[in-house]
Amino acid sequence: MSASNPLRLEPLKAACSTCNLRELCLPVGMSPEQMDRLDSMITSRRTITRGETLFRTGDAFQSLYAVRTGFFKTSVSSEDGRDQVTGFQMSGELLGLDGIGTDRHACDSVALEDSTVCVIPFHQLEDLSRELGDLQRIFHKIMSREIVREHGVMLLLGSMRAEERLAAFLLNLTQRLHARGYSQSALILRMTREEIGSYLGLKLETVSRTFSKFQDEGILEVKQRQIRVLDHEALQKLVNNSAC
Amino acid sequence: MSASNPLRLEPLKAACSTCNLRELCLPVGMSPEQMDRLDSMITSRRTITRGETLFRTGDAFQSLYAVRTGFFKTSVSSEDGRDQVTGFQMSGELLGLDGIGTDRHACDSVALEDSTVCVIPFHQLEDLSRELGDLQRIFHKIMSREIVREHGVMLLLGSMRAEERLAAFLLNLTQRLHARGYSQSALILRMTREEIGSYLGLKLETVSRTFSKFQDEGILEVKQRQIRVLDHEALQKLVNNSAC
DNA sequence: CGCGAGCTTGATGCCGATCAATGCATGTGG
DNA sequence: CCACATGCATTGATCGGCATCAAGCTCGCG
Repeated sequence: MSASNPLRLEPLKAACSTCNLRELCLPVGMSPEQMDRLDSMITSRRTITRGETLFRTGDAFQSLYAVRTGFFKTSVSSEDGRDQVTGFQMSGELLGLDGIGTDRHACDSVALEDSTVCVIPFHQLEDLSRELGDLQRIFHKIMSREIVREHGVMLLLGSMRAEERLAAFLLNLTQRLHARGYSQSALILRMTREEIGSYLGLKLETVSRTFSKFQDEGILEVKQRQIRVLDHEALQKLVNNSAC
Repeated sequence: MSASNPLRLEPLKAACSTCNLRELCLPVGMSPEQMDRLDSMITSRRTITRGETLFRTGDAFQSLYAVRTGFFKTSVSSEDGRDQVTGFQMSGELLGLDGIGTDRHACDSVALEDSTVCVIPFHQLEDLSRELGDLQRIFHKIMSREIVREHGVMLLLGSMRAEERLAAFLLNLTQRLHARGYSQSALILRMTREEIGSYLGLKLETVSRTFSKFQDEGILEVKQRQIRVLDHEALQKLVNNSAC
């Protein structure tokens, strides 16, 4: 509990200083004073119900969004209509970095469950990060890590086979959920087989078959979207030892 | 020619203000005074001969590098040794953004021909960009565009077929070369079929066959690494109209 | 001149796509 | 409350694109 004046508490307002995601999100490692400055910048939240978009390709870019609760996917589509899921975002992760380059969003962001985000006006973030070197550094690290994450996805899409892809995907999900206090072994998928397939460069039938295969082999227990990881090692081996 | 004191000219030193890449590289749109500040930060160049690495995965991250002359590839590799080319960089493009997140480089960067780069000490860049809002903005845009570029590669790897991938690759290359004053239709590949294949998620034989197919169809003229684009439209159609 | 790295081309096989049918869970209106 | 619709998932049968294996070819270079 912080010792700040209770009169200043505004329950519906974003507040990094009291947010329980502050170890994951933008303010990692900032001092209390610095966080106050952040708080004064992040003055609004937005609620997005399942299936709605946070932003779309072509929308004017104004703000970044930090996921507070819920779950999102981002996707890009080619002229002819096919689309590619480029990522899944959960609490504490940042959305909208794609818009900085051209002042227009370059992908769609859709809520996969009812969600709330903190709105981070980007020009204010830039202004503030000119003052606060720590904030600047954190922001740069977040962007860089996004680039590195995408390198990993490129490796996956370019050189792994279906089982390896799904194993890598599940390990990544469980690891991120675990960092948020959830079980390492049980998870509920927020996305359809088709969305998983799009992300992994596979068709939904292949995703489904691979889930079934993992279940037959005793690696997973699969009940629709409820997944239990029974053999973490086996998944790990699939990802690393992919020569076999 | 600038009117600055000739005594201060150091031919072997980097100088954004006189660099003929200044419309492509970091200093896009900066004022002369701002460029002077950049010049004083970018004090060294480095020469990398063909086949040598500029940096490797795990190297301590200190600097970004702007390609001045030459051609690079970046690649990541999985534990089991397979690797994935994540990009090809030509003059005016920035290398090293992957290192910011963890203070260690997260990919290898190899020169595909004898090359020179400007060394941009990253902490100095951060310091300077806290002073110069324009520099800050440009840097953020460059990182964001890299993220968006990788979205495009994910789309390519996740949903395109071999011909579409190669067409997209060639169009991207010719477009970037054209922006540098080269022909729209004639180009010399700096990379092997295997490196193209790695980037596109294909085997070198498939790349070779697809080149041959394009030649048979009158879309390209292929003589080893010398390529001439005969039917730009056809390539474009392959990328967009990929339903066919 | 002969060697080797890189490229081309052919023959074959396999992984995942495609097509198709069924199953299962949720929700809605009669 | 049940009947039915709807969206999503599973499973099977078949097909096709690309990988793989293998053999020659080209060109630059010592």
